[in-house]
Amino acid sequence: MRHGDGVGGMRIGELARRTGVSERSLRYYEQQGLLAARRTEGGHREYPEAAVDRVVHIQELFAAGLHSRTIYKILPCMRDSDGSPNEVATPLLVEELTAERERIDRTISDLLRSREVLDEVIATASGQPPSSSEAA
Amino acid sequence: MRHGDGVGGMRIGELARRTGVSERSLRYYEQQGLLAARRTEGGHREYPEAAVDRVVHIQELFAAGLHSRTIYKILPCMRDSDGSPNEVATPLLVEELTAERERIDRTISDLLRSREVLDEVIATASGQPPSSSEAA
DNA sequence: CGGGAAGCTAACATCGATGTCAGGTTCAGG
DNA sequence: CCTGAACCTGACATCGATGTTAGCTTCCCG
Repeated sequence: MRHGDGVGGMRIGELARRTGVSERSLRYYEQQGLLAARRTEGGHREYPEAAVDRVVHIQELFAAGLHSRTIYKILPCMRDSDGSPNEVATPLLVEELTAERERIDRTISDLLRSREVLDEVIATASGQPPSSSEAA
Repeated sequence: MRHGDGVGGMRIGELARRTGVSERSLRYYEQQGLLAARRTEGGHREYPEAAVDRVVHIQELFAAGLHSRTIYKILPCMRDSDGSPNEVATPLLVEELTAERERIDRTISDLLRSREVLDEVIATASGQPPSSSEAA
């Protein structure tokens, strides 16, 4: 049995495996204040079950193109981060998030257009005699 | 009058201004083989009118997240690059482009999801707590 | 208790387009 | 001819999350 408690929890390897995020990144998240971890007497990180969801959440925000600093500000305002509803964001933060949302909108628009361009390139590249001929 | 010819063309400053791309980037494009330029006797770059469209095209492809190396392979296969329809892509290139297209699709999906997440965060942050406390 | 797996910290590398600076050359109007 | 604007090359910096390595410590099963 573990020395401290039976619910001590996950170590970093398991969290990495279960989230698909590298140990390196998990340590980085902690360094940026995004992910807390208790420590074993020996200094090994111990995560609660909720850490899995939290990491997933962090990943989503990273995928949105947010900077870790921004994520840092957001996290305390999220619902299920630790179970506690936590604080309500300052109007300033809300404004910043709205700006981020608009940035994402713009990025999506750009990508949609990019996809069209790429489709055209593919069509042209595939050989495009206006007289019907299907490409494989 | 210019020494060589009257249609000598744009210098880099004008191209930069007209495309909104920095001179630095234009030189980089040339270095990557994406954008050709004739040279003045003194070594200054001279661009034809078509360069404007070409740069715009390059920008679109960069916006799609393609690497300069990939763009390099694509460009000869584009329609209006120089007026000449040019070559038809190898099947290998078409395959690569299709993969890129799928990558863009994935990115778009991710961003759509990210936007939802962000919207939820914004909603929560703006004040969603069942215990009433109105936010502006 | 022994040893191999798993963790730890710290530091450096990466990728890629673009910014920026320095020091020199060219261009073109007056 | 002179001069200031425009251009040239080359080199180094940036941003930020992540990879990688090195050297050491801790954990835990047998």
